[in-house]
Amino acid sequence: MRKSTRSKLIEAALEVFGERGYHHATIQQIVRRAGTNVAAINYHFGDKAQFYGEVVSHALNLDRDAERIDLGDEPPEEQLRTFVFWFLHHVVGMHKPSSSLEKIHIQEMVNPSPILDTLVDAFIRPNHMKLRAIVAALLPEDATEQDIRHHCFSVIGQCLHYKFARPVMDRLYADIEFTEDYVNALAEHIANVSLAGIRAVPHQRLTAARSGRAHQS
Amino acid sequence: MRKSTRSKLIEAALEVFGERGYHHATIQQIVRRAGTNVAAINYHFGDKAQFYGEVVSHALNLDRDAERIDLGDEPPEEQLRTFVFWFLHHVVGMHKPSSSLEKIHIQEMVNPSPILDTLVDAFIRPNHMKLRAIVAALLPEDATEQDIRHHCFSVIGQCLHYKFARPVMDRLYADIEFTEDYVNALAEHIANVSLAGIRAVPHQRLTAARSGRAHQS
DNA sequence: TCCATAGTCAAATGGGCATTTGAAATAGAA
DNA sequence: TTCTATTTCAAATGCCCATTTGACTATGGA
Repeated sequence: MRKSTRSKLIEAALEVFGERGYHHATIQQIVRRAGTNVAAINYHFGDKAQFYGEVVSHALNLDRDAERIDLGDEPPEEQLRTFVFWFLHHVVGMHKPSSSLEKIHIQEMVNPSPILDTLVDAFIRPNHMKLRAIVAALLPEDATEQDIRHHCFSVIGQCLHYKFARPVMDRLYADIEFTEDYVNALAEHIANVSLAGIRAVPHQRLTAARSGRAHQS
Repeated sequence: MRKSTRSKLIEAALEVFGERGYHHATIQQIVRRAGTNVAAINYHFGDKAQFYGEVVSHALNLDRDAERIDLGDEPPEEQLRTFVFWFLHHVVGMHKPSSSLEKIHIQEMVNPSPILDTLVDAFIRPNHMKLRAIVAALLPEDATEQDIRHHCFSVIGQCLHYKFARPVMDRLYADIEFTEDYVNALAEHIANVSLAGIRAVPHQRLTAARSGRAHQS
């Protein structure tokens, strides 16, 4: 059976929304790529907003069926490395199919729509919790809630930077190329920094009597 | 003397462009805030794009006159802490006046316009080079160009994450509040992680015979 | 006072876009 | 085949916005 117009639209939209974000993606672009016309959106989905909702749901289902990270029963240190490799490749990597959701994720962070709630619940929070468990296992027993969060955010922040700051990086250094090998090296670096940061926590306790540093205004 | 229409427009635009970004800011919003009407943009600046250019130039000049980080002759470790405090406060902080440029900087990273070139040259690169010098001073003599860059990006990435990921963080943890004290604690954390990462470099040398980890597709 | 220039304004113009319409094509059941 | 419900389409509609227009006002020098 031929692909239904409906699913052709969803597939085309997944790409276009991923590339341009909800606001900058036009219905024209989507239907052109799907080989149909603008009225199809209204007929099948109502309006652009509902359409976007269905596209994201579809992407989430795709993702559910697709590969998940398997952290196995390695020691937590190795698990952290695995997680960073996995996440970084999804964020800056060149997987054609599986990265559409990741692209929409990025777009939503920058320019949130009501869909972000769904996305956090179905996609971001589960991954965050996985990372959280790893970090918690690496930190001392008495680490605070905040310590755990902050180390998680340090890991994710370092990874996402290579997505968000690309335009700036390209201007700062003309010679960066995100080959497979380079992304691997980046992941290695990020994992090393993160692990070093986590291991340093007990030591910071000893020197923690640091006097509060006022922001110099 | 009364403020000229021209400068009222620029000030209003600084805020609106900072809040909404170039594309989502409308001329209506700007002229309403400035207390004039749409034709003023054409009269004084030509069109929206040129107007935006002038607004950014103006912000850059403001910044040039304003406070600069003074890193003094502290040891590089302290300089890094100072830099992180300064940068993080500018990015997530609540300075009313000085953060407009920072906001535009963020907007441009996410949605680059031709102005980004100017912004990189006049604002981003100088700050990046300052950080780079600090990082280079902390790393071993024989650190590679890539090592230096990556550690810089780790620092900046961790800071910017608290800007970019705010919508997601608020959904993951309802109780985060970016008070002055909390931002200070964050800066402390980021500086600690970054320093630990940098100090770990010589040690990584010894264990560097790590077999390349293939990305599990 | 008169004139010229600079500056301001409300309203018109026009392009891009989402959405709607109503007619045409298609498919499925009788 | 014929009738009906579903799906597709080209064209129209209407909104939002940047940009332009042409008239009006203020200023400052003769």
